[in-house]
Amino acid sequence: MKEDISLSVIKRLPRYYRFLEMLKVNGIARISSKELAERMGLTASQIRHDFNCFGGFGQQGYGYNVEVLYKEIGDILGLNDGDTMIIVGAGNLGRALASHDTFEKRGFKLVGLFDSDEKIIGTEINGIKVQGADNLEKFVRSNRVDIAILTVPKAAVQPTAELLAAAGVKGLMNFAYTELDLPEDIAVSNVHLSDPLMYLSYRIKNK
Amino acid sequence: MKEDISLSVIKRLPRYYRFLEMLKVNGIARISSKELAERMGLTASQIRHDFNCFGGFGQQGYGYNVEVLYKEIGDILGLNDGDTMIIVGAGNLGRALASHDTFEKRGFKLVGLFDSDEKIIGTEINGIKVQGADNLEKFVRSNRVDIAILTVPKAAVQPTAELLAAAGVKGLMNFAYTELDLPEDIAVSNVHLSDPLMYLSYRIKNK
DNA sequence: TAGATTGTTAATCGATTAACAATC
DNA sequence: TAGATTGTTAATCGATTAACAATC
Repeated sequence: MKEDISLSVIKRLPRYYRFLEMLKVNGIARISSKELAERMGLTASQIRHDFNCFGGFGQQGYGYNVEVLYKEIGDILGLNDGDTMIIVGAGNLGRALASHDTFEKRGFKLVGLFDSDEKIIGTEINGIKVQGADNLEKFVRSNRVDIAILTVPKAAVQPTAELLAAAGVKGLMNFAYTELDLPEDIAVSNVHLSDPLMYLSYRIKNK
Repeated sequence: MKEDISLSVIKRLPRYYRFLEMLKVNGIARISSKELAERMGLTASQIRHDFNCFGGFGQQGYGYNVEVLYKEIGDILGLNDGDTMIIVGAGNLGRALASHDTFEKRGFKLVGLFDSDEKIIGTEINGIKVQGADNLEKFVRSNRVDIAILTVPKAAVQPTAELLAAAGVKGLMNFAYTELDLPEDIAVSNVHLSDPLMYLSYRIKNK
């Protein structure tokens, strides 16, 4: 595998993965870069270029085997590593995400739910009991949690993130409208749900 | 305003907007491109370049007035147009989004909630009653709904989107793992919640 | 073998950065 | 006026696309 895969390529991988899954479900065994390009609205050239960042998965004159390619991209993304995940903040959004079954389908295993509200602690969502925030650090350490989804109030985000980072979490998915300041070996994805809405607003105004 | 603002520039606008809001809240009245760049992790050059796509909001020797710039970017994004919004699909995620108060803060007014489940219809979330899916088309037409958030099951997405488009909705925020095929004057934002998780997984694997 | 389609290099295009004159 | 910082053009960098030889 080449060093220094560009961010643009990496960001396209999940979308490739979804399309290949769809093809697989529809029983399509092989596909050429040309046809995949048409379906995805990309160029065949870009697709071949992208895949070749990770090595040649295709075969001249034939195209790509859907099953193989799907598996390969999953491996590249690390979806077969059995990453464990917790959700910190069991409010409306946290609870909705806990019931979101796509995460598990993609190989992320939800192992814990945390909140600091006494009324929520002890309730069960999707078979998992909500624990108090005071258990958080110990739980993360002893269970070697890989990823934490942060759905806590804005003010709690930075301290919670620091605690999680110190306890050994490797990646954070942050839903609050703050950008985190953390050691750079912690991977962070900020999900700002208003952003796509603002983008729509712009498009509506300027069409 | 220039024609053809590039997508890269537009996609940065919501983030500028959030940072300016933060500065405003913190009582900062003016800022130079240099300082904003440091805070945001961009280059000063890019910031000035971006803002100048829409006209000069700054003043030589002084910088940018935070309040003015904030207002301007809000206007560019169309956040002051009073866009109305409905949520179609009042499951876990739909209900969580209905209670998400940032949307309203950004100028999006939630006016309706819809579902097809008899058990959910009639319940109230955030002061809004869930209506049956059979009211959807009529409601959209008579209330001139601008934006619809789609949190319906995968199989229902495409037909629902078509119905909404025909009824005059201008923008769709789609949370299902399908990409929509619609007339191109309808703006669409696909929100794939697993994508940031897959990205984290990649980063964790390849750090 | 002939046809198809990849892998890969080179050409193009667009986005970011640097530089500096304009000007507050 | 002097200093600071924008607005804007030109230079650079990176990403996408085109082209074609390699090969299944």
